[in-house]
Amino acid sequence: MQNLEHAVQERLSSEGIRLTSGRRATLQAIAAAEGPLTATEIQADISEPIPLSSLYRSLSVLSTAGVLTTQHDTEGIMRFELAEWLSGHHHHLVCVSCGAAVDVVPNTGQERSIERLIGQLAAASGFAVTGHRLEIEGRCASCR
Amino acid sequence: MQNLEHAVQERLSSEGIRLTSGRRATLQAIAAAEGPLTATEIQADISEPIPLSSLYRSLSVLSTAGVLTTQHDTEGIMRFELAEWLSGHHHHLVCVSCGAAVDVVPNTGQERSIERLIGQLAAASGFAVTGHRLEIEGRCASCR
DNA sequence: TTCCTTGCAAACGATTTGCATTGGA
DNA sequence: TCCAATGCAAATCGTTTGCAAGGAA
Repeated sequence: MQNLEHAVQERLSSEGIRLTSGRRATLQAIAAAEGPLTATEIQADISEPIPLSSLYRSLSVLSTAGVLTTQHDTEGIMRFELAEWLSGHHHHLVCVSCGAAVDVVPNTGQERSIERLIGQLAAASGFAVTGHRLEIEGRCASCR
Repeated sequence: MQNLEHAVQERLSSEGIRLTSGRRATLQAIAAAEGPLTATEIQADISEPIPLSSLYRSLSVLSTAGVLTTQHDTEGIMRFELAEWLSGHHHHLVCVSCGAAVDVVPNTGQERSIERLIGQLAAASGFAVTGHRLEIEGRCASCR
């Protein structure tokens, strides 16, 4: 994932933000995951220990810089993933039992039909649509 | 909305849960809203003051009983709305600026195409799909 | 009388922040 | 050297909980 680091590096340095080794490890963990992670999960995935406060601070900086996006899962806990310009557009399968989230990538046709739909649904609302999020709920294989 | 109260009443009494005046007012506020509300918003919508702790307790009871559903908005704050068997299936337009959410109801054809799509996306995942949530993000008329 | 509900105060827990220190360019 | 990043401890704040009092069936 040198590509990733390079792209992120570029984005960050233009804003005077440093890509330190802790942040590199953080990005590594997030990029390697199959879905959005909580701060605690990221912490656990990194070999040398990082205090949660520092981790949260980095995550916040990276989010503000547009490198990460955040959401809150069914339990209200924050989950982080790469922004779509780094990871590609995708949606989530969320386990209603354990809360785990897995990425799903729609193909072009599928994505087009989502977008058509959204245009229709938002048409009368007065909203200027900027994006969409589709979450598919279910029970994952291990919670079945 | 006597219909609503009657339906809820039935559901609750079968579980030994009481539909008190505070809970009636809570349901009223939620049913009257154009989208999911936070506890604080509900509190503000009710005339005679209810302590937040009591309100949260009622909201939790009503959710467990299947009368309400909950989610966490972009800021991680819990929002409550009527369960779909009471309100009908719908999705949300969410303002990325102020966080307000507005219901959108898909017509039959639209809903069918969402479901077809979801079947395709989840096919290889090993998930047993139980539902879906589509959120359309944008800027609402007043935040434009 | 029984058991659910309410209110108040205290506890919780994820996330944030102040501040002094460290470290990279 | 300069300024961002880090660690620790303390503060925040939405939400939950213990417990005693109130209320409906």
